[in-house]
Amino acid sequence: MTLKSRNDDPVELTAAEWQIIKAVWEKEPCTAPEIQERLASATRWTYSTVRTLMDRMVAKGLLSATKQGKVTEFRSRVSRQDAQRGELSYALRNAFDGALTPMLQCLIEANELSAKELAEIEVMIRARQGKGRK
Amino acid sequence: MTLKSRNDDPVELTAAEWQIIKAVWEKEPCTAPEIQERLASATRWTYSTVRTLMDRMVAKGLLSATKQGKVTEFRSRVSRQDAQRGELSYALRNAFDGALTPMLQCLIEANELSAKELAEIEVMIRARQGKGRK
DNA sequence: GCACAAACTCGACACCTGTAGAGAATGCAG
DNA sequence: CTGCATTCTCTACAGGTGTCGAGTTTGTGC
Repeated sequence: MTLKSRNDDPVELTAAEWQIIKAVWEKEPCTAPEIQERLASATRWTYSTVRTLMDRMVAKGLLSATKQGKVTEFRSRVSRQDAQRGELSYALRNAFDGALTPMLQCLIEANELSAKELAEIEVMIRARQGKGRK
Repeated sequence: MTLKSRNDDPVELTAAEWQIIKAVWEKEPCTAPEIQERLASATRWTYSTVRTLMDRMVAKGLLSATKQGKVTEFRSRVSRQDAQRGELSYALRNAFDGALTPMLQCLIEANELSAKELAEIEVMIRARQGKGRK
């Protein structure tokens, strides 16, 4: 009966949660010590900190945990795509009132895009256009 | 001597702050009662709530306040552009590790873009390409 | 000068987030 | 078994955020 299964509204993560979940995606069935180890140099977080963060993420349905004897195994419950989309949707909703074009515009204009990147984007657009008159 | 002048790191706003600042941009030199009135139907926030939010935003350097006799006049201290960029930069940094192309890709693929919008975007790209070989 | 409505100030509270230490539990090497 | 090293659990705390209500101040019209 899907009790707190986080399949609802867009995923929204804090910067700390992003750190954690990215590490989890990398090693997928993984333990807290592994994650803290993985993030140690980048964050200086102690085991306690990492574990607390992870436990809270489990409570939110972002991760799942299964006790395997001595250690607890964690897995992600949201895909990278969903998380990325959630992030973009937050920006879209709040900063651009849902208007995609202005957002794209801001993105394209505010950044250095190499000729190569611009070309890549054009390809995406074209591919997209291809699905017009089904 | 720029004491707390918020000209530093990217602007990051919470959803509530977005509501407020958007209303402020709309009426610019404006008072708290005006803003609460403006947001009343959309948020149900009382004067107190709005005022607290605004005062905290002043403390953060997001707004400025000047007492004009009985009322306090507020102004924004960050432009819509800066705020939008801050939002995008947050997503870019956390969700896409700074890689713009994947972000654009996600954006284009995850949304319904009309032929017209796609065309508009193409135009932006082309315009951008125009600044290549200076 | 005074009563009022409008605007303001303060303080409060609950929940979320970042961070972590202290001590308990547990599996394994000997 | 026993001692260790590893991992876990619990509790805590400061600072941020969303939300106010209760009084207090202050122009203003009479």
